[in-house]
Amino acid sequence: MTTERRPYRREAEDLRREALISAALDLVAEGGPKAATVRAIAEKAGVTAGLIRHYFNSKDELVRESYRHLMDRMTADNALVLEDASGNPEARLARFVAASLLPPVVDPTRLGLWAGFLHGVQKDPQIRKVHVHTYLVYRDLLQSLIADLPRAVSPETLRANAIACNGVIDGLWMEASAVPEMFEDGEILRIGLTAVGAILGVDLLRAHVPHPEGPT
Amino acid sequence: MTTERRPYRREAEDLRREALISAALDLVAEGGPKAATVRAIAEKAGVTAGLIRHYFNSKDELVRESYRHLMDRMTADNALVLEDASGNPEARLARFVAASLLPPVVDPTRLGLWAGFLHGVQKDPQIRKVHVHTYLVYRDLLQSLIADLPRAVSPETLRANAIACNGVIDGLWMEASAVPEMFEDGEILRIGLTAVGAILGVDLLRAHVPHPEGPT
DNA sequence: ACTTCAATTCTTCAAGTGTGCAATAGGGGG
DNA sequence: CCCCCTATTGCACACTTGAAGAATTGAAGT
Repeated sequence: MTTERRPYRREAEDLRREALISAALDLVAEGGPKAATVRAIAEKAGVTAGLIRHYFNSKDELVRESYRHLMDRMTADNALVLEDASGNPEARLARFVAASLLPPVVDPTRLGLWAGFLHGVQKDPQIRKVHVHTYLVYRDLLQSLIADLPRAVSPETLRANAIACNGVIDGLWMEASAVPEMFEDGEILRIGLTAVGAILGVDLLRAHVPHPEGPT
Repeated sequence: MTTERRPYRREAEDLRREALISAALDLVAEGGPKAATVRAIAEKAGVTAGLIRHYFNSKDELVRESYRHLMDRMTADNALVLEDASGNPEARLARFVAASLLPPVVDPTRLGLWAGFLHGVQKDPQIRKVHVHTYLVYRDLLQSLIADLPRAVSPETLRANAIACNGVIDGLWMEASAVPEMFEDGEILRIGLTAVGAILGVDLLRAHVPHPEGPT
C-alpha cells in the first residue's frame, strides 16, 4: 500500500511564498474569494496543501499577504508613469490620468480582484490599513501633480480638487473595467481627461500626448 | 425515538421568497459572499434549509434573485428623489447628486453588498444583464436631469457629461462608503456638487437646498 | 560519506457545503 | 368537522473545507 510520493524540488523561501501568493491572487481574480481554497492555491502553485501552513500561520494570513502584494504592485504601476518627468505640468498630469484609464490598469480581472478583497477591507483592520495607505499614496501623488499646475489655489481647494479628481478616475475606472463594451474605444479616456480638466480649470485633452511608451 | 418536529407556520409564497432573499442579502452584507450558505440563510429566515430548494431551483438561483432584488431597490431609492419636481433644473440635479452622496445611499453595508456580487457580474451573464440595466437606468436619469439645464450642448457632449458625472458620483460614493472617517462631515457632498458643477459649467453648490426631506 | 535540519508530502479529522427525498403536519375547502 | 394538499421539516449523502501533525525527503555542512 505504499503510494508513491510525488517528486519535488526545494525552493528558496521567498520564491515559494511569491508563488503561493500569486496563485492565490489568480484564483480570486478568476473565481472570486471562494475559489481561493488552500487546495486550489497549492495545486496552482504546483505544491501540496500542507505546505501553505509551513509558510503562513493560517490561510487568512496568506490572504492578507496577497492583498498587500496586490496593492504594492498597483502603487508601483502608478509611480512608474512619473519616472518620465518631461513635459509641462499639464502634460504630466494628463499622462498620469491616462495611465489609470487605460489597460493594464483598466482590466476586468483587476476589478474582480479588487472587489474580492473589498469585504476584508471592511472587516479586517490589517487589510483596511493597507487599503487606506494605498488610497492616500495615490491621492497624494495626484495632489502633488495638481499642485504643480500654474494656478494659485488654497490648500483646502487643493485637497478638494485631489479628492474630486480621484473620484472621477476611480468611478470611470470601475465602469470601464466592469462593462468595457458599453463604451467606444478611447471614450473613457477622453471623458476622464475632459472631466478632470474641467474640475481643475485646465485643458488636459490638448495637453495629453498619446503614447509616451507602450506597444506599437 | 420519535424526535419531536419543530412547529411551523405556512406562509404565502411571495412572503417566504422575500424573507429568504432578504436573509441572503443581510448575510452577504455582514459576512461577504461566503457567509451566505443555505443553512445560514434558512436560519436567518426562520426556516430549515430544505425549504430553500422548494422555492428556488438552486442556491445560485436564490443568489441571482437576491441581486435583482437589491438592484431594484436601489433604482427605486434613486427615483424617489425625483418625485419632488419643484425648483429649477439646477436645484433638481443638485438634489439628485446629493441623494447619492449621503446616507442611506452612502453606507458601508451597501458597499459590501455591492462588492459581494461584483464577481457574479463578471461571470454570470444573467447577473451582468441586471447590472448593466441598473447602470443605464441611473445614467439615463442623470442625463435627463442634465439635459434640462439651461445650456445648449450637442448629444455627444450630453452623453459624455452624463458618463463623467456618473463617474464622479460613483467614485465618491465608493470612497465615502469604504472609509468614511477619512472625510469631514459634508465634505464629500460639497466636493461632489462642486465637481459635477464644474464638469457641467453650472453652480450646483449654490443651487442646492440642503434638506428637502429627512430627520431633524 | 554521514549527520542534521528544514522543506515538503501525506494522512487524518471534524466541521461545513449544496442537494435529493421521504415523512409530517398546518390549515383552507368541502 | 374532517380531509386532502402541499408547504415544511428532517435527515442522509457525497464532497469540500481549513487545520494539524507525523513521516519522508532533499540538500547543506563537515
